[in-house]
Amino acid sequence: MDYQKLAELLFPNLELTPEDIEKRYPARNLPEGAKVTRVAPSPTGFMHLGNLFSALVDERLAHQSNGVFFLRIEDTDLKRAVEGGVETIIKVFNRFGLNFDEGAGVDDQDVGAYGPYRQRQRAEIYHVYARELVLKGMAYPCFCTEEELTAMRETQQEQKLNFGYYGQWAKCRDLTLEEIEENIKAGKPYVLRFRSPGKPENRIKHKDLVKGDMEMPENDQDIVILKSDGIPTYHFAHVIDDHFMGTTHVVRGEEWLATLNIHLQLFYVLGWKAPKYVHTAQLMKMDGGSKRKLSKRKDPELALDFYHAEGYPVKSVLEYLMTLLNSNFEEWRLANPTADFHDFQFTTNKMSVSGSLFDIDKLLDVSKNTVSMMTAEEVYEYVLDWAMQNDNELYGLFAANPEKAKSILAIGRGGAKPRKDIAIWKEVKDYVAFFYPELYIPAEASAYPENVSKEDCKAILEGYLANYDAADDNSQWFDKVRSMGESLGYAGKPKDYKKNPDQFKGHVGDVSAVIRLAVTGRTNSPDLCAVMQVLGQEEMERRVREAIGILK
RNA sequence: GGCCCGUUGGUCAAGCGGUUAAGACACCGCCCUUUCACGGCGGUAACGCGAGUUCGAUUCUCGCACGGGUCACCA
Repeated sequence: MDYQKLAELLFPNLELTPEDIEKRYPARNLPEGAKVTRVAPSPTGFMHLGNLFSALVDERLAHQSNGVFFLRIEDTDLKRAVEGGVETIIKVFNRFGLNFDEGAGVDDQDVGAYGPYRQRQRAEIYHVYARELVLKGMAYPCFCTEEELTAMRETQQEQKLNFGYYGQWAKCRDLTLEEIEENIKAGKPYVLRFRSPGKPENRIKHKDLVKGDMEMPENDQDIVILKSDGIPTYHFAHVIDDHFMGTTHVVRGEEWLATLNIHLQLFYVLGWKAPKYVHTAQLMKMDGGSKRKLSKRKDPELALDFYHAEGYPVKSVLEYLMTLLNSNFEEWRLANPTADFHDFQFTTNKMSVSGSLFDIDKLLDVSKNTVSMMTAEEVYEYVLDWAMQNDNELYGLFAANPEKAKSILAIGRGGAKPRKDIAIWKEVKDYVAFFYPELYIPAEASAYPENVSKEDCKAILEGYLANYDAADDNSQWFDKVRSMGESLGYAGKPKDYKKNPDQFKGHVGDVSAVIRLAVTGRTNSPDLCAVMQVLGQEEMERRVREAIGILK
């Protein structure tokens, strides 16, 4: 076979040479130990938690080492492309605080010296190396049709052989130059296949940064490297791009482990050093009785848009992901409650090897803690921003009177033991509702404590109205509540009641509960005294009178 | 079916030959407390199975079982 002739036949107009390309992409000049990582999604615009999970690893690895974090768009499959997909991807990553140093940008404005960063625009580069392989006799055109391949697979299945295009099954492997010329002249579509030199009985070793040492058989599949439209498959594009873009660490899901032998083989035959691989365990989900990996199609509720719409604070999602990513993160967080998570030293060897189940309860708990550390001002801004897009009523209330909103949010905030009432922004409306007359719902008579008679309830509320003074501080306020309760036969201290339950009707907690019900309409609210101050005397009195009416 | 990865309480997880097998979430109880919270303390609950190596295996080896992944001109 005259490979030179074959190459000319296959790539008649390709003028670029490997030397040109090498010149175009010199090695990166980076400090010792700097890592170069990338996120390489298809431009579907759809992203879920798993994408963020793995991108966070990329980002931390790069930025923790003064390296480069870039975005490459893998648009080799036209079917997956969605209008505006790239913009969406960039927007979502930015929202989660993952900022690219280089790569694809909005409105096709790519940034960086190692572009283009969209694979369709790199066709020539792939062709140059495809031709190199042809020249070495390591790639050949294949004219097999889909039907033929399907038939082949069925036969293999029947004979209980390994599936695929390899060895004896690789029909087009040894076509003569004449046959190839003829087929091409006849206009038959073809793909370019890699002539694999591998033997499955040979084992190759790999050291994965997450999975550790492993072994697998050499690849013997003559995989497709250029599709019939001349665009490369993932395997070929990955090897070429990550080589020339200087990627040092490839972070991807463990589903890629199965084809790693192909990639390693390609790096080897092209004479390049393979990057380090970080095959992350998949995020799993409970489906029926068993775990399975997160799927874009089946789990729309795990789409990042969902978290946005539900008002999961970005910080909380990142915080939770970090706890999944590095087993020692929680411990670190406990020791450094206020530190920025970027100060945490992320390492691949603390990553879990097995897939972890996504636990929304845990996320919620992490989120409560995260939100409890924010100032009222911060919470207000986040909620306002969220409500603008998701809740007009709340937005109206918050925007109309920022001071009131902030003073509500300030109750129980700050200090060593902040309240933990809010996990997601969606809950805020319910949490603040009773402060707003338009959302306040009075409690029904049946909601009042059973051990307090209706007469006592009324007496408490009337006494409360008579004694209330907006100028009282918290302890003065409470002393009044207590002494009023005592005069009605309720213990001033819960302890006294517990010691002698027969001597009292109840304790100050019951008295407070009645007031709380009357003023807020619920059994659970932040510090009552602070609530009164925000509410204002007039509104408070109105509600208490209304409650007295309801209790009749 | 072949190949690859995995298997510690309901969930996430420490552990890396000798431990009363951490911790977090959830759940339950108690305590603290001037209300609601917060917080503190405690409890229920785990090394998939079988061999082997060893004085000794959750930890090492092998087999099995189970779970997951992958076998496209998708990534």
